[in-house]
Amino acid sequence: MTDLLPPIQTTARDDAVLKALAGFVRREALGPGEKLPTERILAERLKVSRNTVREALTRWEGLGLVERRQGSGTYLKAAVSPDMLHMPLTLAGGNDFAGLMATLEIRRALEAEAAALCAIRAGKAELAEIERKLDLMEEAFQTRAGMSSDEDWEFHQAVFRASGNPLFEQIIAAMYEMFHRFWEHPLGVRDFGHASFPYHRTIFNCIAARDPDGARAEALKLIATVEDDLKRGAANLKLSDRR
Amino acid sequence: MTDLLPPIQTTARDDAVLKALAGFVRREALGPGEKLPTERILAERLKVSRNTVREALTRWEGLGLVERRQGSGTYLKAAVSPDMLHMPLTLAGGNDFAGLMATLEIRRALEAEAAALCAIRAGKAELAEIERKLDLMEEAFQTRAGMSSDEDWEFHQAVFRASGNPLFEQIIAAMYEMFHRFWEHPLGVRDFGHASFPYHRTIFNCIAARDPDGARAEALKLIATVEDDLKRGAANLKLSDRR
DNA sequence: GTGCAGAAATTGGTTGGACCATTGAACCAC
DNA sequence: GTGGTTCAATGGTCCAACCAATTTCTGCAC
Repeated sequence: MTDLLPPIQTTARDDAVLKALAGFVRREALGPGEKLPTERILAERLKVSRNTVREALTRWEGLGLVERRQGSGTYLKAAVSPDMLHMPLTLAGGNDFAGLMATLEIRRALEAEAAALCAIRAGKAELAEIERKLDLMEEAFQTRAGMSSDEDWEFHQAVFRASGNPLFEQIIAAMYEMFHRFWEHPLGVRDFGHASFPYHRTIFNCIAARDPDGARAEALKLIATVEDDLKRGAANLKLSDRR
Repeated sequence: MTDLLPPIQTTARDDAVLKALAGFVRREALGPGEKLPTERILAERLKVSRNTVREALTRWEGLGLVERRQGSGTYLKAAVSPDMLHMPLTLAGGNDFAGLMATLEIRRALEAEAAALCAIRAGKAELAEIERKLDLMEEAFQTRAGMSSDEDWEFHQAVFRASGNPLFEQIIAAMYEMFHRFWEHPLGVRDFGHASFPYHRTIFNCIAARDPDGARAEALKLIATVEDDLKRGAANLKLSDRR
């Protein structure tokens, strides 16, 4: 009963532009990295002002679907389709220890679930991809004698992708970014993340063995080590300088 | 080694405008529903073109932070702060059963964790608030002989708030909105959510008894009933009309 | 004074045209 | 090849005007 009879749209130029553009992308089968028509061309073809085109593209840019490079052009950054659903999530950033712990609690919940789902759903190709990332990570660990956050993150991303639910990757990416925003040096803990290393392999083993509950349990252990590192770091911080 | 030497930013007019505006909102202590200065005023004060102001506001509008009403003004729709993190979530081809299930999987993970944390952390006042919402929900259930999604949602929100982690509420709210966007009628299932009713009380009991594992288990059962309803709905849909 | 229709002012939405800043390719001297 | 220079293409910004929806004011009838 609530919103039947939605308000009619007498004007919706921007949306119309985006709809047309999404259709264009589909027809031309454009993928990430490919170049869109220039703003001037779009304005002319769609019979709208270039300014309107720009507002529409600004929306897509804000959604991370598109990247504009001055002097070069506008490029697709993600797959777009006419029937996408957008859900902007804005997080009030807590720039303190509590904020970090908050992101970790979200990670704990999602990471465990994703690992479990992955153990159920991952196909052969995805399993191989996860193992490849795992090997890369372990190699980096040997070489540099410590955790490499890039390879580590790629491993986790591969797991999220294989979970069959794109939301996992997107949401945890937000947590990850939030986590790294005020964490250039991990609060003075030198071997941050070191303890988490072995659990990557155990998680993979559970996934490969199609053992959801095991994968969930190992993921929880992994997050627990990170939480522990964080708490140690907070203790260090409290000792050294209280800004 | 990865991203030292980040690309320098020579111009960032839009961002500068938004930063200034966020500062303004904070200084004036503006909250949701309140009116922002007009585009013309902003352009004049910030010494930028009105066009630039519009592109900046378009970004905020796309993020759902602001609402523009022609002839009236621009109004705040959510709390904004200078240190927000924006994470637009996009679900490709979300208008189908798979999209609904995707949001539910996120809910399953977060809802269980939030309930467990709540059982650990909720204070007396928060506990009372949750029980109040529970009573309201049960009353509405008796009166209307069915689940009321408003009261139901308020109960869950109260739990998230008492979890001590604001991210739970924010993220699940986004899932909730996405869920309801293509779910006017619950796919032909008349008593949608009916089966979930008793678990609200059992969740609360576990929380009040400080039993995190129990709360988690009951929350999982609740989500399971919703998933079940959803699957029944999908089956109905497949039988009736295949558009 | 009250109520209400119509005028006027306000405000976001759109347009067209102009110019600036950056990019990338073509070209040239060495 | 290397390193500059030129030049066209492209996104970024600005301006001035007008359109469309909304709000506010005005003045008249009662």
